[in-house]
Amino acid sequence: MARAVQRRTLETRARLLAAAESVIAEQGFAALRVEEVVLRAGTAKGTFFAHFPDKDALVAQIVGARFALYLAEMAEGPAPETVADMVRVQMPLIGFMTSERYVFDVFFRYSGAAASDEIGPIAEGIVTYVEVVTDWIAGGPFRTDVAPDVLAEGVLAFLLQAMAVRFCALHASQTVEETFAPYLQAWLLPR
Amino acid sequence: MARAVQRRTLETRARLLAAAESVIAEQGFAALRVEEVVLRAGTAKGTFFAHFPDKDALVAQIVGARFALYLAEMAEGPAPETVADMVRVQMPLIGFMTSERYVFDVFFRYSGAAASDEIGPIAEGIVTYVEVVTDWIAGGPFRTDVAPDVLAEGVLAFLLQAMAVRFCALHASQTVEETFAPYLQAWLLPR
DNA sequence: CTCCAAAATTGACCGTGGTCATTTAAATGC
DNA sequence: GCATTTAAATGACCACGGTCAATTTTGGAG
Repeated sequence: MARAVQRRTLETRARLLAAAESVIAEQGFAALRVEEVVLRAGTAKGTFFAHFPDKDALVAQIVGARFALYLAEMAEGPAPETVADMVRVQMPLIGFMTSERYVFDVFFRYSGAAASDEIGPIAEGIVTYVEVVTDWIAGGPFRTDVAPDVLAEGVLAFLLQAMAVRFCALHASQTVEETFAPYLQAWLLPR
Repeated sequence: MARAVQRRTLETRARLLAAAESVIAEQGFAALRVEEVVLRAGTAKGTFFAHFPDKDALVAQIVGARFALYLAEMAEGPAPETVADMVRVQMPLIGFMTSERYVFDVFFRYSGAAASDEIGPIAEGIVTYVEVVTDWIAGGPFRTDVAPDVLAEGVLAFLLQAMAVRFCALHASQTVEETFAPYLQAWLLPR
């Protein structure tokens, strides 16, 4: 039968995560190198890949954890009653998602996870995001001809769209919220 | 003063593109290797990077060319009058975009280009896509409380969303069009 | 035709993510 | 305690995208 996970395993994993966090804090996600992580963690490179299937899995772990924090914030606060409010309460999350192109790409890759059996920290976060927004919409003064969860997935689509514009438009004068809000207005409160 | 481009340059570039096309035809985009391309083209690796800034630029060239073909098809045909039609006329394009995860990612990366100064074959295609859809919407029986070009960018957002679901949902029973159509209905013809 | 400067090409080399046979450490049975 | 077996760790190695100083080719200028 399978033996219990050793304490050593958990310690090594924690060291790798802490090392990665420290690199990210100093240099950002884009500059993260597996070599640097194992150096700081004091392990061999092979050990890294015994704990994470690939580099992306480590990043997903860290990004997913932060994602969950922003989502908890959003879920705990009062449900937004207007489109402007809905954008406002998402600003911390948007700020994080757009802090680096690399971080945004991580989200983008899982953006279809809301309606899937995909697993992993980011996919879970996406599912939670849709649930949170669904609750907002269901309880708010928004259109009722479309199911709240469908509307919520649409909100996600527009969020990603607005952030994509930010990264594609080099000299963009528009901020993410300036792009996001009109879409939400048209999506949630059609005349 | 700058000399004219040599014929040799154009020939080499054409050989590289042809070599890449043949690899893709045989093994798909994901399996494309620069080594294999230069081998088939009969050039050195360095030559490849003298012609394309990186591997992605080559892929963008090829993907962009096919993208343009589908867009021309869409632009030439009659404008769709219903949501179902609008989905139907986009099916060839959707088929190509979802033929490989790798291809989809290429589009995704430029999906914000519609409102940007980004250049390159894919970005141009995205801009054209939005223009084509804008014309459809402006001339069709769709909502008028939102500007056609804003609606068109929303259509793009939903298209990407629907395709993302396809790639994230492993056992998805829903096809892209089944996901796409309800969004378009709610977006273009709110009750 | 000869020579020269710009353009094109070359391939050895590098950085980085990822693999795997081997070695070391820990848990289990006696 | 000792032997055995399973988990964990190791680091040399590979694949592949990308770089660059050196070399070859090309198209004029004289």
